[in-house]
Amino acid sequence: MEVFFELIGDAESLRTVCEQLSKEPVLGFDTETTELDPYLGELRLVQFSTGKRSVIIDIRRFGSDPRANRDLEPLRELIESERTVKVAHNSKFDAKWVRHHLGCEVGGIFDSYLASQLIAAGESDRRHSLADVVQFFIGTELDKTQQVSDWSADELSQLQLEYAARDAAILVPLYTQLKERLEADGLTRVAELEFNAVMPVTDMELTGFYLDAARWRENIEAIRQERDRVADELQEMLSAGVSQSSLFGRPEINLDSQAQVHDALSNLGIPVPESTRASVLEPLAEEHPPVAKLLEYRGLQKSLTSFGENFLEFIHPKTGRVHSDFRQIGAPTGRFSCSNPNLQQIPHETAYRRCFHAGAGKTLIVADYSQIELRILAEFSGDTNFIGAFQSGVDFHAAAAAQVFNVRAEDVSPDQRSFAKRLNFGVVYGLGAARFAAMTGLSQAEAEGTLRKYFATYPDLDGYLRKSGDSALRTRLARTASGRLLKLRYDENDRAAAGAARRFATNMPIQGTSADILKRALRLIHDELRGTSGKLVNIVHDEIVLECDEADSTSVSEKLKTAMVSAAREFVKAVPIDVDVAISPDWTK
DNA sequence: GTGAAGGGCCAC
DNA sequence: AAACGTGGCCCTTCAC
Repeated sequence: MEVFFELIGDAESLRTVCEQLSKEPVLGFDTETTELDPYLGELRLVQFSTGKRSVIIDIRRFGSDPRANRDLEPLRELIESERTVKVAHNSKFDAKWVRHHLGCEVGGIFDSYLASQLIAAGESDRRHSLADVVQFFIGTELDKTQQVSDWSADELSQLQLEYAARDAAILVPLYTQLKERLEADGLTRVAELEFNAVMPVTDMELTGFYLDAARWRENIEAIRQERDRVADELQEMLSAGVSQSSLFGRPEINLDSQAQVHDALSNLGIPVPESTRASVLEPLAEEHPPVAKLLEYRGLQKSLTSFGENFLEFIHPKTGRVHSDFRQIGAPTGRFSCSNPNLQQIPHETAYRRCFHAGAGKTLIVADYSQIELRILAEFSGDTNFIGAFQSGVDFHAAAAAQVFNVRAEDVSPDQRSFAKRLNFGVVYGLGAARFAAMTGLSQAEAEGTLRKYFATYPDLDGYLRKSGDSALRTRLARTASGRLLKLRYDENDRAAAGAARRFATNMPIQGTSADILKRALRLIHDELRGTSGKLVNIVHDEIVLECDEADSTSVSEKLKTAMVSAAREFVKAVPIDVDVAISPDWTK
């Protein structure tokens, strides 16, 4: 296919072409860069295409500091304009470069990567690279060989420029196809929600989260010493079951090998089940000291390997901060996932969390939704008693315990509250009696009885969960409040698979609506933070962390709370929403 | 040496 | 007969 393009490298033609392009309703939008990291590389090209006409802007021709170059103002206006839809594939990438190197936001985002993920609706075998999406929705091959070519050469080759133009041009027909499919599948609202969340996520990744390396190292050192001591004691205990085979002390067992540890424990006469995971070992720990020691070792070792020295490698040499990768549709439910490093799995202990703190003169605002998934479940079920437990305004689990066990709120025993709490969390996931018995120590019959009592207290909750599961299995579809879609695939002859599919499909609308709410909140707070010192630094499913000037902490925290409550209100009408906000020097509460 | 699978465990 | 949902990262093991 022959590709036509205009190469723009001077102020006058840039002004002219931007004025013409700004009249277009839809433009393909792409960038070429010399690196993958916007803090390390150069934004070389910005491309637009109407599908017929493609324009390549060579940013290098506008000097080494494009942020400061007034000649690029028409370009910034075009990029920021909400009137012209910008179709980009994984727009977060382009938005980061534009944000950092041109100093503007991208307005009117339509992201073909996110759109393709929404349409795939959880079908995991679908791929979402631009080439894959083009192949699937248009049916043509896209040559990506130039993607990794050298974009730092002063004279770009004809091949490179054609590639750059073609990548932008293909996005327009792709947009037509994707838009049609989004509408046909009832995904317009959720698509809007996703596209509006791209800029907040872009800014959050660029800002990064400050991690105090010195504090982190102190923590590691203390744990390492503890780990070495415990490992030694454990080796000693395990070798008691083995005949002395060497003059040089006991044979070493690899404590990280399940197989070796399993054998060693068996040799000591400890009846270890096939699995050696913590939940099956815990009941044995009291009677058998080596098992207790193993669990202690595992905890320390996990800390050291997942949250040890390696974590510090993620501190960026230029910014001194950690810039994780947030995948906006990381799970089929619509939840984010996070990697390199995963800031959504930092242990709760203060020792870790206090290493993430605000810079000098700054403070963190840490806000999270209280019981958001249970409130969503209450909303969906419409169950009067369940909603009533939230409306009572007191401790929810205690209120539920009072209802389930039919006692006055002030007479709820700690045990009753604990049962209610575990049931409340469990029902969201489709908890069964066997599992409930295992985690509480109740007999199977007692567990069944308690579950029955629970659902008798909340008959409409019971009804909702059954109906929701039935309908999902029948239609093989589930949706969240924003319309996010999940296609279920399972073998109906496989009972276990069908059971898992039911639990997944019942949980998805709840977990997914929580994700919808968070994404809506991200957009609202992003808009509210313009012109303030506030910046997003982290999100963890139902939690948002901001950093701002100490002087602004009160006003920013109020903005955050308002945004989060408003976002939830768009989806949850009948149940009160509660957001806990803390102003804190570090990521503790 | 590299990569996938499986076990294990951190978060919500 | 019966496994409570979603992720990422680490390690060992095993195949290539």
